[in-house]
Amino acid sequence: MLNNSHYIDKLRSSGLRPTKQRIKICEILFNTDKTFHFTINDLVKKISKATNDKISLATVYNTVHAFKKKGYLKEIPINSDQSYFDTNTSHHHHFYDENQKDLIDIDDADVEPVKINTRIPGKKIKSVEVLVKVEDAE
Amino acid sequence: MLNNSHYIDKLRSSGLRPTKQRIKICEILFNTDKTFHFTINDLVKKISKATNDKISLATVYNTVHAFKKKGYLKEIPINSDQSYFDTNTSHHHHFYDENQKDLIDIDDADVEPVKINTRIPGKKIKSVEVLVKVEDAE
DNA sequence: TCAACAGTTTAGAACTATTATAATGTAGAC
DNA sequence: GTCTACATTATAATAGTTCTAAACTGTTGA
Repeated sequence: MLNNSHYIDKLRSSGLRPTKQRIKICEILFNTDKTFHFTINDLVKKISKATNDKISLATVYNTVHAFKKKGYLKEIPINSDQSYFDTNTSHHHHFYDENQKDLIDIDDADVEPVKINTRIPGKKIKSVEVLVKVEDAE
Repeated sequence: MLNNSHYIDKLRSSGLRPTKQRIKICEILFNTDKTFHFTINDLVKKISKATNDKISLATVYNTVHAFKKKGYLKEIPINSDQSYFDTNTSHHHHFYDENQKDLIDIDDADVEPVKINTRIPGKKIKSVEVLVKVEDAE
């Protein structure tokens, strides 16, 4: 409960009303030193473990989208039947383990900066994302 | 019709029966010097333009998945409500125009090789994909 | 040649992730 | 406290994809 005032400030300062659902979701997503990846379904499970007051699915979607829009979450581009989100919003890339269906951060220091020697007229680069697919070595 | 024997051989040699549906889809996907990106929906539209014999949606899905499995198509990792495929299976990367919702090839020569200085024990790298998101410059 | 079989196609149902709807609830300003 | 705009909610709707089971067809080998 102590840390909640931090989330309340954070929400309010980004123009989001600090509702109890949003604060609870903040606690689950950000009250940890380790960042992690999740799907909406993962988050719903975490919520039901963490609290007795259930949060409706629509609110979970709304909140995740709002947080993504504010830059508190990143969506990871990957071929999947569901969306993956990342609480690590710093610049970094990912391994995707196709056997385990698991996403693993690549520390940005472990990737040489990606140089793109071409541009599209009238467009600016918004992000550069590297996805390294790995599989079991035989 | 002349080129069909080529597709028939290609299909047969990869263990796929050369049915008329698969041959027709080969013609649409590969009978062009330019490679392109498409969604299942795009492909269905191309098919109905190209032929009077309609191919059922399930067959289109089955065929695209079979071709992907055989390496004749690549799926492009991107956050989208639908899957994007690429007839260009050579190593290359993509721009994604978030305003136009459009994928554009980046010639592999225009990207410095991506160096990943870390590995996951027991795993080998299968692919390295770079997605450069761009948006309108203001 | 043609029977038999395994692989393929098909229409439509089922499934799943996500978004929309519209009524109810609530935070914050006055 | 009251009011209003924003949030939450249950549920319906939507859309992409996969499943099902019956009909069809390419291939093999007698």
